[in-house]
Amino acid sequence: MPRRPPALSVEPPRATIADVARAAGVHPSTVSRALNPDTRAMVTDAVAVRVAEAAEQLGWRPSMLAAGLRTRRSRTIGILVPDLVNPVFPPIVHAAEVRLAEAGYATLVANTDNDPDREAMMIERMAGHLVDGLMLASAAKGSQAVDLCRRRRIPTVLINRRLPGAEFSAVTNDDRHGMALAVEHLVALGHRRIAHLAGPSGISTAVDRRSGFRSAVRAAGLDPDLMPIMAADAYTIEAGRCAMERLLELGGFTAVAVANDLLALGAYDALGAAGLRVGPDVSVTGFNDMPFVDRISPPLTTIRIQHAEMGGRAAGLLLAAITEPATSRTDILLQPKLVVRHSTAAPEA
Amino acid sequence: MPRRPPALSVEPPRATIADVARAAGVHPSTVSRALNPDTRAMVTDAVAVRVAEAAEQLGWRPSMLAAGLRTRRSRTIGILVPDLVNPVFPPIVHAAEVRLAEAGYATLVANTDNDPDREAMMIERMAGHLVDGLMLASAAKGSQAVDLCRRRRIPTVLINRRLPGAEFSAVTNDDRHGMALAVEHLVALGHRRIAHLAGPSGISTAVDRRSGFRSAVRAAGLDPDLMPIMAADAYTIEAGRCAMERLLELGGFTAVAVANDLLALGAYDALGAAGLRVGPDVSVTGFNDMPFVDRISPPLTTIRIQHAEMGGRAAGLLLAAITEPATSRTDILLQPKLVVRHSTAAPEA
DNA sequence: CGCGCTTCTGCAATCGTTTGCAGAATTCGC
DNA sequence: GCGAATTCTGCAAACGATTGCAGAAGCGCG
Repeated sequence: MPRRPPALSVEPPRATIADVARAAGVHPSTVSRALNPDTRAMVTDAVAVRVAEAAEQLGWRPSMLAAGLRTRRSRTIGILVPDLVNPVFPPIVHAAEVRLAEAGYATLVANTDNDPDREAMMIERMAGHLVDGLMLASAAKGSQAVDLCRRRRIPTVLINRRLPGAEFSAVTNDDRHGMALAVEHLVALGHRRIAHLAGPSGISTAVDRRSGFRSAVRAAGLDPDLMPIMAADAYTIEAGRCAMERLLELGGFTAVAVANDLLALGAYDALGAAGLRVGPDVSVTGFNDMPFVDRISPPLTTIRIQHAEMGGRAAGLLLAAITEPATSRTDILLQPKLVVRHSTAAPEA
Repeated sequence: MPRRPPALSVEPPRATIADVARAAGVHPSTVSRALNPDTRAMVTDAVAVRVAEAAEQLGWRPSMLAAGLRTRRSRTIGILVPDLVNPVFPPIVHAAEVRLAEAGYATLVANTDNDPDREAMMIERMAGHLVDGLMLASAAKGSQAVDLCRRRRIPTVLINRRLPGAEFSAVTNDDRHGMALAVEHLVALGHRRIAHLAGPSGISTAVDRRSGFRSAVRAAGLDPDLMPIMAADAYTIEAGRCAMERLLELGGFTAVAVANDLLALGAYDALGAAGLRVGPDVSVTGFNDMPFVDRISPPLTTIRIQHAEMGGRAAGLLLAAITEPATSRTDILLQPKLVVRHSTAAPEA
């Protein structure tokens, strides 16, 4: 008496390895070995093809769940981004995806919405799915993310944002240098009073760019303490607008080096609302060179970071960490470059 | 002799339900019941708290793998998008995510890169992870996606794009009507010779907008066969530029209704290269009102689709399909609206 | 005090795969 | 042609949860 009901409907329930074994007249374990490329060599060719045919015939598909349960691996990588709507991230994610796909890993991306709780929840969820590794683009001060990953022993790399004490590899942009490029550009144009619109203080890119700003100003022979600085409380257009408004109240500058393109867009808004023209009246530099900032009005002078390189290198580091868990952390610092467009100009005489 | 090595290091391996059971002095099955909200009522309160404490103490986290293996559910939803770099999708995905999160579902998004093979691979992968449902924003002619989902019996909804014969619910935009809005606007401005830059022919949005274009032209008392039409072969800036160049060779129009904002950006490029000013010389309308098109130069007149609504409603439909698999397919058609900016103007006298 | 009825809890099978071990089959050398 | 060395293949025990079933308490009531 058959255990399964006949179920010879058009859609059989779902073939298991046992079904294949029965069809091929071998033991399930043999099927497993025949179908797994790594162990394929352990079985006779004749058996292997017979099994392969049976599997094909029955439309067998491996259950990652069951396999993962046993092997504790899933050939899947999780990517956590703070905000998918921010156009900086998709290119990074995409580059990582193609690199990982080459190595046979699928990627799952999750949005943390800049919310540490959601981030923790997502990490747990990813861990529950037994991801083989995690790429965190969402690192921020006060997040327990890296701690969770460490405790769960999930190979992890940080992208774009660093985290002070973390023992994980990171591939980031040279933010201090990038900001120096912006400042040097503005100084070369003749600006002497330059404001800085900084990012939220818990995020490494924000603090690095801020400190880079001060160093660069000093290097240019100017006094950083004379430069107005205002921090936005998120990397959003809205936050940029607010911060810029407060900066305008302070006054005393002819240019503003902004920590991020999204913030720069907000700055555009605030400047426009104050009746100032970006470029002629006050110069603005952004940071990231995210998609579309070359087409906005006026086109944004900004610091281009190597999005694709960042995603790709991070993927490589992660793959290395997975296959060779003992390797010590390695950091990669990518060099940005200045892209001059029309949001910057010489100050009025 | 203990089966597990002492491993009283700082990081115990990972508590299982059996460990919790031992600590609480009950049977594993009791732990399972106590910890699962649905079955929590089956055990005494005293036991439940004891178990909960033990679990907390040991840092127990459920293994979705193991649970899923048994229950065939994962409380996870997969979202497939054709191209994350296209800014239309992130807002839709985001809206879906919040709705699903409310219902206790986590989301995993995957990029198909407009590649049917990658799409199929991702669906298999998601199925392997036992996603409870799938949202497909990547539907295109010739894709086996829906067929796969049907065969695997995965509850599925289509977002943004329809698929002719599919038996799945879909929430889409009223593309024909949207295009009519654009045409009516151009006609009202005085245009009589209007070109259409269409999208790739395998995608429902492209064919609906194209047929909507012809209907609207006819409704305006003009002859659709006199209007130049050119299809791009992908929804990208580059494809838009190419198609626009070919349209310019044809000539004979004062305005062009473009099927998608990304294509419209390409059209901007081609027009600019030809020495024509968008707006004064030739009017351009886009479609989608994706982020940032309000800030480009000139700001794009376009058709706004309800991104958030779309993601949210699709999520709702999917949840319904999951809890009530028998419900028949229901389609939701969202109404777009015209947003007039500066890329359209009256034709020169 | 005993019986029947509830309410809890434990038992054991199950989900679909992988893998160490051992036995069977084959090959090879002499 | 026989024993040893080498392949293959089968067995069964995991992996970590869930759940139908049945036995054990706990309870009320006559």
